[in-house]
Amino acid sequence: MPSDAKTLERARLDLERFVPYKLSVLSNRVSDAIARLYSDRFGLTIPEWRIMAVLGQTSGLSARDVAVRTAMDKVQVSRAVASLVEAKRVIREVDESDARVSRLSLSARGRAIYDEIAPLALHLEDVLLGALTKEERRDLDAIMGKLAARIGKLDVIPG
Amino acid sequence: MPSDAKTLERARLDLERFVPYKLSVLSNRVSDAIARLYSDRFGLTIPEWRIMAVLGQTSGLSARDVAVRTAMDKVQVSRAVASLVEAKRVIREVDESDARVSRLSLSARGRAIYDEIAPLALHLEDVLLGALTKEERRDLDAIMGKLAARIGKLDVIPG
DNA sequence: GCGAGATAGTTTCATATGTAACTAATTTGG
DNA sequence: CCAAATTAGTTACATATGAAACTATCTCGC
Repeated sequence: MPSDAKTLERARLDLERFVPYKLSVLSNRVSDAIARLYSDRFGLTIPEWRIMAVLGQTSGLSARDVAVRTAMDKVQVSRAVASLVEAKRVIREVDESDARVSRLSLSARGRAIYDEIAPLALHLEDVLLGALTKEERRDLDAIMGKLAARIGKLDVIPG
Repeated sequence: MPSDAKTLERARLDLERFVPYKLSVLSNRVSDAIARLYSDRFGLTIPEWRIMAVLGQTSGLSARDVAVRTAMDKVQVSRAVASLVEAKRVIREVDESDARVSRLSLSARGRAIYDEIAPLALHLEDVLLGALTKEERRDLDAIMGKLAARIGKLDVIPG
């Protein structure tokens, strides 16, 4: 096998240095760490927690609103909402002026859970960002913004 | 509802500004964009492609080696390898000195697919990073390294 | 050299997920 | 008004996933 010559010619894909891969591994590890805050104690899944997070911030959203804000698809939202309603953590009411739409909000029980988890999540974020200088935190924000904008354009015109 | 007073007291978790959430959304979008390069044309899943990527770089790895390098668990590797072997894209041979271990490598067919996808993946990475200045690219690398190190420590001692 | 434990990898089972088809309600154009 | 198209949300189906149990092989200590 004349592997040296071929290696020189061929584009080299080193997974350990491939940004999309590193991003994915990092993101999964962070998500897992956050999930540990609420899955053990409250049996919440990631979609469930995300829904509670947006409802904790804004009451009366429709499922569609929630889907947009959490970047989840409507099926995922429908299922997670069903389970949250079942657990009496979320209240679902039919919209007065449009019977297709449901208005979602945290129940008192849901609010109590939210109030317990939100500070923990924010604290974990602090600990994580504590690894960075103030400047790096600003950079990270700017960089993520730029990457999100770029990937957004790619999504529209695949190729 | 005395929402103003309560909001001031309560820690504010705004999903749109929560770094773990933004990281997750960005990472998923990037992964989806990459996946489009190989799922349509070759019917590869993400785990399958990751395995081909490490085998394209290093032949003769065991399933365990692959699992470590791709940050996947052994079940996922076992299944994806089975499907790759079935499709004759990967060759599995029993290790000579330890019959528990299988030695994995790309077949000629697998190599051809790898040689087609790898440049596309690298190109997509280039396009993505093209949104950043050279300095920002260095920053991103440093920042991801620091965050990975920090989250690694949290994983060991959860709490 | 043999029994206890460790390791590589697979299988099983229960659950999660995505796509597409579906129902119900609303809007729109004639 | 009312048929056709649109929209909100759910359900069904097929596939993906993760945890735990399992098989086969190997290593270590005696």
